[in-house]
Amino acid sequence: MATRTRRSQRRTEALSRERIVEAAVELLDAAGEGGLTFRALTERLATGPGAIYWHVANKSELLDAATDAVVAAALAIEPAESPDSPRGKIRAVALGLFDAIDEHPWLATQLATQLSRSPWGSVTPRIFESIGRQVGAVGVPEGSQFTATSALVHYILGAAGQNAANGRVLGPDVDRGEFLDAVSKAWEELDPDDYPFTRSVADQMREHDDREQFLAGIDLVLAGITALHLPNGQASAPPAT
Amino acid sequence: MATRTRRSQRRTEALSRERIVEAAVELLDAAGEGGLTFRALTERLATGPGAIYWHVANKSELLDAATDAVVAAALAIEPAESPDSPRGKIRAVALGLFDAIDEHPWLATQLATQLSRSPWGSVTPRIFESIGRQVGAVGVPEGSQFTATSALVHYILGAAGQNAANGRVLGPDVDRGEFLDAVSKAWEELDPDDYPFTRSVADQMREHDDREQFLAGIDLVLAGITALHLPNGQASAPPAT
DNA sequence: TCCAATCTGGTATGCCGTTCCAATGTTGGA
DNA sequence: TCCAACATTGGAACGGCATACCAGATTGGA
Repeated sequence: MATRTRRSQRRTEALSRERIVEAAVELLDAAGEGGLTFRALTERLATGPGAIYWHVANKSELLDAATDAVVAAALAIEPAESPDSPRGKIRAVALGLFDAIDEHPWLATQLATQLSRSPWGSVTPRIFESIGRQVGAVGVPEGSQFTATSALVHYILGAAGQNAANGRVLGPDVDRGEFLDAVSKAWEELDPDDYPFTRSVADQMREHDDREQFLAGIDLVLAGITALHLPNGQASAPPAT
Repeated sequence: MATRTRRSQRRTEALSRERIVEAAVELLDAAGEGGLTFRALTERLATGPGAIYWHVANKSELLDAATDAVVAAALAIEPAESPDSPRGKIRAVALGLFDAIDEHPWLATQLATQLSRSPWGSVTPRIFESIGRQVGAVGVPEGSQFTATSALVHYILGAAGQNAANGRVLGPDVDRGEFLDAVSKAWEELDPDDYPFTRSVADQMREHDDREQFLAGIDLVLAGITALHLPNGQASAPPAT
């Protein structure tokens, strides 16, 4: 091993910020938020902490970079059947983020804290821009665009955040059906006096589909925007799921 | 000191789960998420870690308990001018949560993680129930109640989560005006080619009011529910902010 | 009065992020 | 070709954290 060569080639491969972020994402995906430690990182990269700290200021910056990388990748994906209506594009962007959070559950918490900690960071504008452009294209007047876009972004992050971990945090081997069943049962056993509503929708919770539900929420917000911020209901009708 | 007495009176006051949770909330409020350590807790309660661990299984459970306590208190508050319309009540519940998160910024992250970690915990049903009841009262048919309520709850948590920390995480002494100004300026300096929309709403971001904006989003979702899930637009007209 | 159950708080352990630094590899000028 | 500056590495060490352990204090019941 260590066939040291003369040119710019290193023993394994040059350590770089990129490679570190990549490894960080893998660790986060594999073991959740708690899985990213400098110890694990040094082991996986076969190096020491000092080398990592040379490329990255601290753990917080590393998390930000990992978040940024994943979000950028998610927003860059072009949907297979690219929709031409602005509403369709909004749904596509939202679904992209939804899927990204579903694939990287740690994103949910990370986005929530990062959005509030530094709205000037690169993540917020990226998401905001993607949604906002289409909001403008729908025909929302300028004065309402900030409100409408904010509402959409907040809904997306709130919904995706909750749905994300549902399946994963319990362990990747838990059956989704069983999980929903358990929650539904728990809801049905609540005190009928204190929780009449929650009990009554327990079966709807059991049978709901996350993505479908998520899109239904998007359509709800879009319908609200149409109703409140467009002169009439002229925009393209909300597409059927 | 330590005038040890014979009866059931202790030196300071009996240690109890309640007192521990109370102290935890105070520490969280004072110093944020990082402020809650068992060290600080033992110091404030003038005891040792063992005593605390007798009443509380681990830090995670303590955080859950603190979250639960604050949310329960927030939902229990009756608004001064109790609204009689279901929409008004939804707005009141939402504002209650918004204010609670504003007062206890750590709630944002905590709610996000807790909601996804254990939807059967006591927090989710509590919030869900409060909103859901009013959704039913608005006239949403049963089959759509789960969807409508989910959308509202997701929006509330997403929005409150972001707005919450805006003012606090930067330090309690940062002026809100300056903060928004800084963000707005940062947005205005983005690349015009990549971020036309974000640049165009930079001034709206500068002048927006968090609460007002939050309520506008609620109205948006409510309008969407009215449009999509009520036979006609019969429900009480959305209140003017 | 005694005992078992309950409760307390000090001490000890192992992992964490982070710092420090001696040792390496790399590069450009003489 | 050599060497001095520089960039990069990774090992050892530090303080702080959540948590486990346990010896002793306190208590209510027989």
